[in-house]
Amino acid sequence: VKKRATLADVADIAGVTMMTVSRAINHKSGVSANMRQKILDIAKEIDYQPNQIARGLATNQTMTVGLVVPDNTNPFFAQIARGVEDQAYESGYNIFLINTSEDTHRELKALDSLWGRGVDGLILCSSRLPNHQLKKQVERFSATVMLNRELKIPTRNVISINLHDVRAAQLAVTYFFEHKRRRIAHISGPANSISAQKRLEGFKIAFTTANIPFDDQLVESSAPTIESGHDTARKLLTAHPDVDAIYAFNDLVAVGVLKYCLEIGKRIPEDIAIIGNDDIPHATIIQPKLTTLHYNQYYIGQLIMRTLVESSMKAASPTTILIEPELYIRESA
Amino acid sequence: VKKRATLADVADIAGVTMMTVSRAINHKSGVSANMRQKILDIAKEIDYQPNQIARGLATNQTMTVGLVVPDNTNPFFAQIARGVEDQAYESGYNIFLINTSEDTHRELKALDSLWGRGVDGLILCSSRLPNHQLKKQVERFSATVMLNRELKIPTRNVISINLHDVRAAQLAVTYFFEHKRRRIAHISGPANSISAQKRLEGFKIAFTTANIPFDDQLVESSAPTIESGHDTARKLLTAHPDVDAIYAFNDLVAVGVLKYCLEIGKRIPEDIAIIGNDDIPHATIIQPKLTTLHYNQYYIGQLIMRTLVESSMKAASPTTILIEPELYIRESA
DNA sequence: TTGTATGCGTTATCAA
DNA sequence: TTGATAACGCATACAA
Repeated sequence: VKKRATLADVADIAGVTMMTVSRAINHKSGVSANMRQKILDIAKEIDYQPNQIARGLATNQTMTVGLVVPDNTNPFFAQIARGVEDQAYESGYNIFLINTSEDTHRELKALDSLWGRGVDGLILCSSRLPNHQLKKQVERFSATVMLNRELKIPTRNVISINLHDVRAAQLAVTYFFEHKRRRIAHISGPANSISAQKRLEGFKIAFTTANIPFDDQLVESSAPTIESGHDTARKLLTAHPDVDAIYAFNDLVAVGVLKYCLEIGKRIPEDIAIIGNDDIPHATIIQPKLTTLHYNQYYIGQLIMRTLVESSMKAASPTTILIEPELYIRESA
Repeated sequence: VKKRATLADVADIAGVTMMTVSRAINHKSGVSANMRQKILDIAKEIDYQPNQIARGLATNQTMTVGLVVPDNTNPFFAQIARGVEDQAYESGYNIFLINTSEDTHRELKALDSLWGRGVDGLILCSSRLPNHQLKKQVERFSATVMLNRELKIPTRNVISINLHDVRAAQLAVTYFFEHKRRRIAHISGPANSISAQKRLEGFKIAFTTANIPFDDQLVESSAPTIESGHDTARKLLTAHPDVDAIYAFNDLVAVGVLKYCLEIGKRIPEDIAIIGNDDIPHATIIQPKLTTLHYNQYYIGQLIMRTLVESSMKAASPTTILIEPELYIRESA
């Protein structure tokens, strides 16, 4: 149970004051080359590691960022998290990971605790908070990047990175139209998810654009999981057996849908076509392989983190970044 | 850009000293009920949140733990992480997530930074560090739980939670024997992975136990990914086309193997049987569904975190916890 | 190039 | 029940 070495310990041994050691450790100027080397040697010798807590208190900089996601188990967010963490590692940051389970109460608690910990930045994915609360929460942080969510009015130090959800849905539906699908359904996401709302919006727009009547009976809502997708597909297809195409909120839901269709003996895509969203690894594992809207989540994760650190350096940053989806046509549609 | 409220601010308004406020905030005794309520009201009023950095410096307790995994994108670790985080949330802790990519250098850096941040506990999954380094690293932390790794000599404040890897391999191979498989191969994991070593050991033991000659030509090593599993299967089956059963290091590898077998027209399980390890969601998504050794990773994650917080309270804790696998027979074997 | 004094926000300890 | 003082480990600002 040995105590950790401090600046003072190193200073004592080196026969100088803490300040000289501090300068040497932090590679600041004002220390002779000899002295610096001597100090560094001693530091290594006695296994000195700067106490980041103390440093954080003194500088008001913690070199930490908070990463808040609905569920790190969802491959989409797992990839995002990995990209964020890798980039954070490159930049010398550590990340706090917090799950919200899409629960606003838990999200609030998450933001409070991150705020209390003095993180230098916040990464908030798919926030479920109502606008006024969100704005208030987010303004406290010195920098934040939101994924799939934006504030009505541009706010200091917050940048939004959004998947182009409206376009995604349009691409899917248009593809269905082109392939003569007549009864096109949508299994949407949670009602309080902005992405879900946008995709539903794009879904409707596609009908309007093509001048085809839209039947809102063919829209059902599902939780973003395989199980829920499966159950919702049953509900939908029981009520409307003539549906011949489904655009699912995401690939998890799509996998559930696909499984259910297979169970009831539908041929895919002959009897029913399915398009998912996100292109998670599941999409290429399942048979038939899922046609889906593709994003490079890992890259997006890196982008998020890079944007966050750069936002504190540059004065003016873009307030919104839009990421275009790409339709990956595989076997399910 | 408003500054955050401090204890002093609350104290000023309340007309008392910081200590009284501190006691009230921390629900400690020694404050009159009236005063306490008044202080709490003021705190809420001016949106006071304790500065955990300062608190950490003063108490030497940060209410944080470090979670180090090879890859949070691997569904196995994603589930573990989720269990850990959920339990941490319950207990009031926040977690630092760090990936190592199975790189010892990066693992070392991860442990250093966590140590510098003064985490109250460390969760180290599948460490790749050699024994002497590992021991040295881990001894610095006030408490650590390791997953799938143990120290030769029991060490103060470190608890190991291990999957029973030897048994897992034995169960797989025994199942193959019972089903008249004759040419049983093993696609092992990374050489420096303890789990990989244990599973290989169990693989061999199963042959010895059954009194059947073991052919080490039928063991190949693979990285723990789908792609690598796929490539390694090609290598193995090209050299040994007569293999009729494969036990894979984990489900990711097994999925790769399965895909390759399908590509070259093998029927599963008629021509070749495949057993994986871990039972990640992929196992039930792929066709045919994977027969595999099952663990409840989410539960294990919770167990890890619970064990960690309890270890600091109880004087004596078990030094090792062993978790039994269960063979889930599905369609691939 | 090196040193001194001071403060970051909180809690521990001892005194009133 | 409340308060004064010191301490946690480091960095900033200024002085030598």
